[in-house]
Amino acid sequence: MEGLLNGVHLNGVHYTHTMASRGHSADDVARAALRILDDHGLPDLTMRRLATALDVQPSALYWHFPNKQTLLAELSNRIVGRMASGPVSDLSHEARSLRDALLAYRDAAEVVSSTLAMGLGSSLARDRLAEAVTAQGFDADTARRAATTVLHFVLGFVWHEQQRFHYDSAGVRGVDSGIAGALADDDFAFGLDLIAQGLRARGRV
Amino acid sequence: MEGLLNGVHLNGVHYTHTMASRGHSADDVARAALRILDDHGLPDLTMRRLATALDVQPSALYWHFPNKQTLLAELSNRIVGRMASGPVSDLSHEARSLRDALLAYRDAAEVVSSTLAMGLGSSLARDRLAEAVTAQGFDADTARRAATTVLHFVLGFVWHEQQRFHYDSAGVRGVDSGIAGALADDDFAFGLDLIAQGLRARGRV
DNA sequence: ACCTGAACACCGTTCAAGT
DNA sequence: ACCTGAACACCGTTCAAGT
Repeated sequence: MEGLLNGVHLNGVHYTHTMASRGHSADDVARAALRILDDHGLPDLTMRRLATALDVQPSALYWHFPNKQTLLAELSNRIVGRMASGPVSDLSHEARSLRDALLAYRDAAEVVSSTLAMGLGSSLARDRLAEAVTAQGFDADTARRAATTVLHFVLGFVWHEQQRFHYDSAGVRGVDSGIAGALADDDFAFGLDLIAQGLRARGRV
Repeated sequence: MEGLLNGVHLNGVHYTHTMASRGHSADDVARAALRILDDHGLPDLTMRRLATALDVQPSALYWHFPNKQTLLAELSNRIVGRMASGPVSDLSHEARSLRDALLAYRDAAEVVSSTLAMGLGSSLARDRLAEAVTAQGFDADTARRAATTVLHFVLGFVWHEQQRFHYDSAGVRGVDSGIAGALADDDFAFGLDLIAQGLRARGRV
């Protein structure tokens, strides 16, 4: 009765280029998932809803990903992968780059936090942060620990920041979001500076 | 057919003192929930399982708590409430006190992180951390921001730390947990020191 | 005050079978 | 290579009704 009729505009997934509608790849699944995440948030990103968006049965998804956890890890990699991919610059710049990458998708900080806590996903963010510290002349162990500190701060901060979006868009608060965003920028810069300063203080013992 | 037979040793909840078994309070529900959390972890803390442990129907729980989110916020308050309740001491001490409180219950960092991100639960931890900073002679805004930075670091750190317990107890790693714990203590102290030093550096501008 | 019974509207995952 | 169909074993929540 349903489906199969409109091949270029499947439920929820908007194909702008011409492409075959049957025979999805893992990439198609990940992209559709990312779209649901961004448009409707993490609670709405269910395997069943994702299947509907791709016009397949839920069970079909398990050909591409062994489970939801693995799919979320892939999304996490794609989100963090948006950090500037060039040569590593200084710690503050890398931390801001991570924050920007997280802010590009709704609920991204929660996805990345959970994935990271489970020990899944790439270590790109931590690696870049650590390299930035190493470039300042610190040893590998210090770099690893400082990177971890920054990583936890950034993820926690942005998670909290993105959660406020939910309440704001739910109409609970009347604060101008432009002003709220500027305050968040300041608070983020403060926390980051605190850690960076601590590192510098440690350097000149 | 089931239940009602043994009034002093209900499924999962072990009553050491004599007490009526029917007519639960919200406190009973919270305590049973905390026990499931600690014994079986957050994924196993479902409303249905909690109801079974209390020997009631799932719907009965909604007389005590409007929803699961609110129940988790209450658990979060009880977990963080285990922070030393006396006068506020220095920042490092308060941060370690928070970490210890989180380590007292399985998956506690994840529960508290989520609750905090949703804007629920008490602000006891953040308040104590902020007061510790204020006592160092900083203004209220600086204290608020520094407290936020420490809070995110501690929650992220312990969440990650507690997740490793899962894998370790699942038998994935062969590392002596005593040594792993000592390493974690060192890493925690490092991150904390970084932030504390940064604050001191800011003080002597 | 506190709970039951029954339902509603969902989940993630597995697996034989199809093409 | 990729998917269907059907099932399994669950979820959180609501609400009229009972005591």
